[in-house]
Amino acid sequence: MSDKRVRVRFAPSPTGGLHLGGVRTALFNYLFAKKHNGDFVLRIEDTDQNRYVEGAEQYIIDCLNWCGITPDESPVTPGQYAPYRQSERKTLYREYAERLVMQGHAYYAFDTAEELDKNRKEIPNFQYGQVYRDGLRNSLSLPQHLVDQLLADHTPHVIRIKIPADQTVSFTDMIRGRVSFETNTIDDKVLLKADGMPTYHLAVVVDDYLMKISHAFRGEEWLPSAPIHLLLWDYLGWKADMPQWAHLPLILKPDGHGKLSKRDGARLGFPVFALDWEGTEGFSGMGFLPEAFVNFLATLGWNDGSGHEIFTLDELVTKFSIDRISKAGARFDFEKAKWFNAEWIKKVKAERLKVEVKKVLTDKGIIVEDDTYLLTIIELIKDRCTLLPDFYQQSAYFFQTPAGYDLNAVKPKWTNEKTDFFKAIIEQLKSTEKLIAADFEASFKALAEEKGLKTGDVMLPFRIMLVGGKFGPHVFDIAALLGKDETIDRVEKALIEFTA
RNA sequence: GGCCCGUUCGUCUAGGGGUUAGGACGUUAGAUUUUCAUUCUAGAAACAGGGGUUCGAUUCCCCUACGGGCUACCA
Repeated sequence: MSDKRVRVRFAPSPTGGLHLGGVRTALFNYLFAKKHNGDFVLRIEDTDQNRYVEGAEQYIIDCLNWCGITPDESPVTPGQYAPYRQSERKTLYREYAERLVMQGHAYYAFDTAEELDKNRKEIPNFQYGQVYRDGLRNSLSLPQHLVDQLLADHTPHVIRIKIPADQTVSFTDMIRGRVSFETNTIDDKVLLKADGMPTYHLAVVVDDYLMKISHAFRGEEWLPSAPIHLLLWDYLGWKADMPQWAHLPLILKPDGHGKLSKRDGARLGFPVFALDWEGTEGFSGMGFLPEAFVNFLATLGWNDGSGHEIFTLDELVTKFSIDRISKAGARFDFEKAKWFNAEWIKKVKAERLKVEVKKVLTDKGIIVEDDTYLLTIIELIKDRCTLLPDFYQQSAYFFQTPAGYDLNAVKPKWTNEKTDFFKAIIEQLKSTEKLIAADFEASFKALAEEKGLKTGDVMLPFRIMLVGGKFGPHVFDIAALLGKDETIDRVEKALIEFTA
């Protein structure tokens, strides 16, 4: 590793929602940059106008912000290497492509899409490369005057790289070690499209150079095109400045085979996007904490070797290291993702959860007026919540009387003695000034004994009176929080139902 | 088909020439909780196969198998 400043980029194309794999690539970029006091750049690779999706760029930025991995430089917060959208850099790529043509490393090609399709169909293993290029319509095969004429007539054309024969291109990947390719198996990829836009291959090299990128992280699907990029770095004369490459293992589908795709979420019933995207619920919408989401993503293909799995973003930054990234693809496991969220809900303070929980309750029509009351409730129930919406189910009864009662759990075993007991409880409560959990528990038990009832026989009914079902924290804590009047009220109401 | 990458419990992974192959999720059983969850304890569960190298290979090398990726004027 040289001593030049660490600069990394996350370079997504705005073609839709940002899925797990993309966010993880961004995260690893961020972690590496921050660990080495470097810069994290967001560059939008919108060179394909056909696939451009309105709003996708803003969505990507929102996702990164939600995750807490905000770029230092981006289209909306440009640094000195602006612009950060490749579409806005369009004019600059042509110059480099022409330069390659002049040097004999690239050439003009006039073949139409139809002609190429025909070849691909008729010739087995057809490649636009050294074997066939002489028989096709390009500046290598056509006489110079004809090429000049075609160019002068503005005949649609592309610029292709001229892959050399009989060479071995190899490099050292930070994750995979030495990787080699034979140039004879590589085809002459298009560098500049007929519309003047560069393809990924040209744009990524030019921009990484111009933006002084020192380390390039990208998914493993890019490995096969790495030799093209290596050749380009060389031909453009920038070899000494080439970033170090790191091809990240892919995130695979939880079932079956293949890499995780955007459609898998809908099919398998779990989110693949960080934030909601066009009606598809994301991790955020499903009730994940960004801390948990990021933590989970970090462990998909990386671990710190200690056996610990719960890390804050800052901890990830200090612990991150490329040599602990695994080579094999990681299957996405939604159960594990949920476990991370549950751990994070337990770990953070109630205060941290306040805004999110309030929103969950508000969405369900519960207006929270007293923040202190809410905080106490959150503290009391957070250990039993996995996703944010669980807070509704676990706390609704604190704000409204139970919508219904689990009558099956009480009615079959109901007796007149129990009715008497609860009537006595009401009276006892009425005569106390304030409901204190410990005091009330003691007197509740004493009264049960006095009436010849087993505490257990009245505890469950009491819980169901207050909560509606067999769940929730210590019942006397609930009563104390509800307060004397509300408790009395609920017991009275429930009694009617239980004895009906 | 061609090229490239990969392969330790169901899943994420640790380990690495001699280990009872460790942890986590999930799962099973039990304890605690007079509810549920949490928590705790215990259990089942893996080195793809074949050749080398070696005193010894899960670990190093080769082959095979399997998995994955790429093979567009998409990224």
